[in-house]
Amino acid sequence: MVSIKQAAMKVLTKNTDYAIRALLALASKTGSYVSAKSIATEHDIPYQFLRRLLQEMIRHNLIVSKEGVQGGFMMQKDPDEITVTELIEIFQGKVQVSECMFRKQICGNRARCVLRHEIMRIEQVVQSEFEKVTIGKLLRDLEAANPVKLSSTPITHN
Amino acid sequence: MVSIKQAAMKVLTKNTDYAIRALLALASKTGSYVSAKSIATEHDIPYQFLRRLLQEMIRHNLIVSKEGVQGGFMMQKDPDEITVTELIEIFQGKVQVSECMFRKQICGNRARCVLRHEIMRIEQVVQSEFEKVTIGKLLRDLEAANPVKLSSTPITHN
DNA sequence: TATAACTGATACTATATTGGTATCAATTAA
DNA sequence: TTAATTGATACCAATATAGTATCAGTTATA
Repeated sequence: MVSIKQAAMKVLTKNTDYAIRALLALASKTGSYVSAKSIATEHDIPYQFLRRLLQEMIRHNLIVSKEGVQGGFMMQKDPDEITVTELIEIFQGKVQVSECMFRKQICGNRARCVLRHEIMRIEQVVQSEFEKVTIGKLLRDLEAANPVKLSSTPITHN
Repeated sequence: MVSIKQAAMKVLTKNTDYAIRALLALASKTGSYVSAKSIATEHDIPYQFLRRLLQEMIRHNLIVSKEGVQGGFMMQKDPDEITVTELIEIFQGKVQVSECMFRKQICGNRARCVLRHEIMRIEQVVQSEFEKVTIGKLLRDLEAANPVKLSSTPITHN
């Protein structure tokens, strides 16, 4: 009797998780270039992995970069305009409920279509909730919880 | 410039999708045994795949089976008591936002913890929305949309 | 002007998940 | 007796996820 249950349905992958953390790091230092290396070290993100995420965010005009010594990355888009929904879409693709949904073709199963209706409604709820969460908001929450600075010292919680 | 974007963040995997369809098939014929073969054929679900899903649902006491000729599967649990949330949990694991969430250990990154707070709130919203959708509700929606019967004839939509 | 600190680009790898198939034993109605 | 059926499980292929490695180009500065 082997269960087919999986570990967990993940909402945020490492991609998105790391990207959010990197953006928070940049948003807390607007106006200056921050290197990938320092972000990786301070936030415990695998260096080369992080670099790919940063490149992707440049392509989406969330941040800009400067090459060479003293180079690095800097916020471009207003943190209050960067939603978690946007980041999920960049790194995990558009939220989609079942494969059927975006295929405008014959569907041999009407049961799925009833499901689809319910599920598109829920999808809207999920998206609108994630829309409310911006990098700017997270940064303010973060600073409120820890008034001094964006520290690199590990803390215990839970 | 190769994008790292994935195709889509899927909310329902095939497992859950097929399971819902199979349950609708059984719920529309309460009191009689329906074979895996007929469900597979009528609802275009891969036979062996479906059988695994049915076994799993037996383990969770959603349905019962009878072996041998004229055997098959039958609803056990009240369709109005079977929520999509329950099926997601059975086939995709508990909805979870980031790995950090259920690990009660030192977390070196407080940014993620601020995120966590927001995201647990959203998780609650998502779960409660999916709780509202039961097999019973879907079946009634299905019958309302198609008053005659749960047909096996493919229809075109969208 | 040489060099070290950087980004740009991209190829590669390992593991897990997802979706699906195959096989064989046991049961049971006809 | 046998064909239709479930129970149990092993196996496979494709894709996604997470992470590493490498090399070329840029630039501040010693």
